[in-house]
Amino acid sequence: MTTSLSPEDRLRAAGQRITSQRLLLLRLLDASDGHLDAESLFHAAQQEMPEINLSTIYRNLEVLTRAGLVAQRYFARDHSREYFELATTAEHYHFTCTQCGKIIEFETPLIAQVRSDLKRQHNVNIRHACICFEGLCPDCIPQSQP
Amino acid sequence: MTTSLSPEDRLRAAGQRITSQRLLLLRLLDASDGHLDAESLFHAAQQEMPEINLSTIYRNLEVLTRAGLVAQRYFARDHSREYFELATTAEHYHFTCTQCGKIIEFETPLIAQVRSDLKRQHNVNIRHACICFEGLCPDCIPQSQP
DNA sequence: TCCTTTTTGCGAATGATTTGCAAATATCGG
DNA sequence: CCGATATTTGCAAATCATTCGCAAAAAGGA
Repeated sequence: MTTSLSPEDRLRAAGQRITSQRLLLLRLLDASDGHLDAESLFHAAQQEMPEINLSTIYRNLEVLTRAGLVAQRYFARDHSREYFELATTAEHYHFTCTQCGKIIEFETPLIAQVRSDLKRQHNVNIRHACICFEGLCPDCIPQSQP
Repeated sequence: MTTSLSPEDRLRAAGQRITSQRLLLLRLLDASDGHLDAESLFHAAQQEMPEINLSTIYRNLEVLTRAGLVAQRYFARDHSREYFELATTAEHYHFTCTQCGKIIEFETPLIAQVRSDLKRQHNVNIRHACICFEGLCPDCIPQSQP
């Protein structure tokens, strides 16, 4: 596990230069629930670093993602916007409520099983999976009785 | 099953107007492997209907999707482009080869199980799942021995 | 510290998808 | 079959998240 490394050391271990912008991004992602898009990260970052630029956010999200420190996700059906979370958390999947926008994280061994089934049946080498669910959360499901 | 209905009847049943553009789109999707984006459909459509406009393609893909006749998909990691297929086929998922672009379709009961598990554990009502895998297909996996 | 490479801020570009609008077309009641 | 009404189409321009080019600034190694 590399989870205990400091942001600096994680960058170093990944062979990436340590910049204040990258450390800030990692800190913001760590402090949040991890479901932030570039724009939100930009606004949050500006609080501490007013001169930071949106392109810097985008560029570093890509760097951090390729370095394996950050994971890029899509939520719900609209994939026109990318979201990011730290890659340090355990493998999990996301359900998004289309009504209230709440994101419910869950784990399941079934996706891993889909992967191995796919690998066995079709002899493919899976490198990446994009998986997300949407629907209504308990709070937004219309109840028959009060 | 509504699979046996003609395109006209499927549009009618869905309460949508029957236009030559919509019929053409349904025909093109039916004739293809179903993994086409708006631009490809546009080019194909122009063969038969030179005056058709790209916005018409986009608008009708949305109409047909909301009417349940067409399903919108994402393939591989790049979700900047949407693809479409007829919604008449059985529930299935896609694996995309990042090398040659080939798409392998597969079925699995495990996703349905994820749905019911999720419903049971978190009491959520899944309306839609977006699932896609990418990697190397058998033809593109480097072999150790010839 | 000096040099080389990488990163940053800035502004402009990209590219898929959307939208406003007036003309054309589909549906429906008679 | 015909005309009124609602919808759809073609066209051109707009959106909007993301990317890119470039010169100045910062990082890492000798």
